[in-house]
Amino acid sequence: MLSKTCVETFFTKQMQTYLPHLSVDCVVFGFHDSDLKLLLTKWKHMNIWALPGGYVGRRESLDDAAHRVLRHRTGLRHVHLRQFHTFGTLNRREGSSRKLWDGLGVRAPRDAWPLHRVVSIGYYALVDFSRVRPKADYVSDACTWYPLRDRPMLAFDHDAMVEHALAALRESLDSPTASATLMPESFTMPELQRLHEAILGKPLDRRNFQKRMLERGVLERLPYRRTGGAHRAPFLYRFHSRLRRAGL
Amino acid sequence: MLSKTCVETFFTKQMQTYLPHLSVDCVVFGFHDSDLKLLLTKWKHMNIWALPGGYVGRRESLDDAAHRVLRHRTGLRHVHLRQFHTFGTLNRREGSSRKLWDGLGVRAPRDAWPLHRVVSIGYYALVDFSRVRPKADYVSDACTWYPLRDRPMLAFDHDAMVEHALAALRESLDSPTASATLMPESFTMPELQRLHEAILGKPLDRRNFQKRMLERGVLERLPYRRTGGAHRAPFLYRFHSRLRRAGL
DNA sequence: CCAAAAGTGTTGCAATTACACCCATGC
DNA sequence: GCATGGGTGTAATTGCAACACTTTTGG
Repeated sequence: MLSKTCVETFFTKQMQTYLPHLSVDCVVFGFHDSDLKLLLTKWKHMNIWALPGGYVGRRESLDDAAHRVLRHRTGLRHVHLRQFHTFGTLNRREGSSRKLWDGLGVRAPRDAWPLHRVVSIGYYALVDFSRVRPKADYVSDACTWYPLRDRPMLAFDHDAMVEHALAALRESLDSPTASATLMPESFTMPELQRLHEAILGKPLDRRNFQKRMLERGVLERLPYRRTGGAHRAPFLYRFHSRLRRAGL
Repeated sequence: MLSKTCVETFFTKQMQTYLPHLSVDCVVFGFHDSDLKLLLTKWKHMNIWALPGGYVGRRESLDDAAHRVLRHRTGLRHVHLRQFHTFGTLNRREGSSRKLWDGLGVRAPRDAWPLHRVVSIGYYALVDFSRVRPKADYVSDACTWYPLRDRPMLAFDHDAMVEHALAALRESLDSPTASATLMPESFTMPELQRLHEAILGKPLDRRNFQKRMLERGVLERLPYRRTGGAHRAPFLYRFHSRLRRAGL
């Protein structure tokens, strides 16, 4: 645990170096075990979960702020990030942010902006699950993956953010980029199908799915098969290199 | 023209009553003479045009701020408004906002936030052209309609905002709401078609268009025709009452 | 009576959906 | 050998795009 003074210094520094009343929150999607996953953080000393987020530097663009948050939480540099909505109702934090600082033992000034109204720009991120090394930070105990459909309740309006992000992700699914950034380097066709099914929330026809994916001309069939599983070994595929912008 | 002190008071008040570094900008679409129109404001004493915009009150939601801006510029209360993107790069104002205040004869403090970085939430508005009574304000000489395709260059990144808003409008065109809010109470089918053509930027087939519109089941054919024009008089239609949320 | 716009219905294509057969693998 | 999943092709449907003729009106 950090010392009181350390946390209070952190708080004060925050108010100077960031744009007031503004934050970014990231809905980080991953795919693992045939299942969409969300990266969530837990408030230190409390049983409250929230989306990874952060404030916006005074000399930092919104996109850069979101990238910085993602880099700190996942270790990845070039993440596929997309702004989807800005949340700016009056009651969206409903005083619960006070609890976060109380939990840390910080007596923040009454008029400090992080305790009052904050407008948050929502981003969703698509990452290769297997490359992510989740990291907690000053204000969080834990940073871990949860299944989208079986996650804890989230703080503030973060559940609404997730729904909004998921809707935006569905829209973008016709572009190969979304799949390319969520899947590992190589994968089988049924695995790719399960990703699409998880995002759309409905089953798809195996044959029609494969046909459409191949017609897009962005997949390359590798001369290997995924062996070891029960039943017939499926082919491995990968996206053409220009789509595989590695998230280092 | 306002006196110097009056404008300076306005400036100072602004910094207190609004959330710093934040604004809303509105892309206001209207439809008239078979043509999409934009509502633009001109900076006082300068030949610079911009989107209607404003700052966000400390106790005001983003949506409310956009509604307030629209109410002041158009006189309309219940406008169809939709957030489409938030613009937050570092260079989006490029010092030009200084010129606005210089033009008004205001010597604003160097560290005043309206002279520096501002993050802007973009909204688009769909209004019934015939109901709008454009009004200028403290910082603008003029507030008038311009044809979308033949408009002056806009300040800041406002041209990019217009393109973004137009893309969002195109997306929403399959819902009858967009058409219902842009058209007057009653209209002919060819008029409605010209609206769709203006938004999509391409000609549509008369017969297929009419078929699709009627299949949606939201139009009501009135027992009148538009007379007076040359050629055969077209029928008048209106949207069913639940879609005609009057913008008073 | 002619030009130009409006009202209506049919036909054909293309994209999507539904569906059936064979193959490989583990138990 | 049988249950389960994977690989491939074809038939049916449906939604959309293309298109022709008649009617009305002003000049």
